[in-house]
Amino acid sequence: MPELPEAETIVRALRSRLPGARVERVSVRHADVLAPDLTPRRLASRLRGRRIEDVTRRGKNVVLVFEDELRLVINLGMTGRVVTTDAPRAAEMRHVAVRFELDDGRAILYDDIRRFGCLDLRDAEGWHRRDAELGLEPLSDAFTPESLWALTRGSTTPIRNFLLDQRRIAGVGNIYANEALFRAGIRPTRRSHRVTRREASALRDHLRDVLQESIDNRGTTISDYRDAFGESGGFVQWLRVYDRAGEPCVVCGTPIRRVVLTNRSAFYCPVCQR
DNA sequence: AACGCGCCCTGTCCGC
DNA sequence: TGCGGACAGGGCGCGT
Repeated sequence: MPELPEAETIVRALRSRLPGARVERVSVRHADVLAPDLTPRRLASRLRGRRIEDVTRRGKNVVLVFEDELRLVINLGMTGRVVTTDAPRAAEMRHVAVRFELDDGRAILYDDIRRFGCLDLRDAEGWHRRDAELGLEPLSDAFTPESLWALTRGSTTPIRNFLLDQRRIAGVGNIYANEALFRAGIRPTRRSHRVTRREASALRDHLRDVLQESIDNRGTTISDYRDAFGESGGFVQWLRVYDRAGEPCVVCGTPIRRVVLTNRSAFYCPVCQR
């Protein structure tokens, strides 16, 4: 569920409220959200007494940076939420998997209805390895028209699938992949290496635009996404194709189509996207 | 070895 | 009203 804009919205709120606080106690209610080699006991013992220094994002991951370069890396999966208990909406979290009690009386809740999310603990070296597995940050200077063109040329998979691969570009999920392809006039089923240089350049620009616009609207809530205050995002009203099968294209009026690519829906206008 | 598929899990919605 | 099936912002491990 949460893609880059949703993770970024959460990170911005946490960054202004968490640094300086210390973890006093960790309680794990659903151990299946922990990384395979991470036990509840080890998570608790390594975080107990540690101070939060910063909160950052990499791709769709929310990263709590502790003293001594220790990082709690949170992948939200489809329904993961990170909410602090001082938010009025915190009481609505009914699927809390992990609770981090802080020394200031607050707690951080990791809530996850479907429990597809994953919490991992990484030291400096372990984080370096994880970071290297992830692709370009689409909002960074390194994500240039040339860099996207170079990547698309080397792949035969449909461009929608290409955009979802976190090893190439980190942070794009199904909503923003479909929205950016609509804006760029490229059909989701097009093989990546058939995307022209000019189209790759437009796709790069539109991807950055749609991600930034969504961040400005605090992300997209279809049903489950909530920010760090437990509030919904406001970008859903600006979606042009995602989840709009049968509705008229905002440009030409043709009904939007839905197709399934590797078990996931893709949405497009058959006239505007070639 | 890049790519597609099935699966993890809970909740909601739709047709019968 | 109940029941079964399809579907949902993701990602891993497996086969080919």
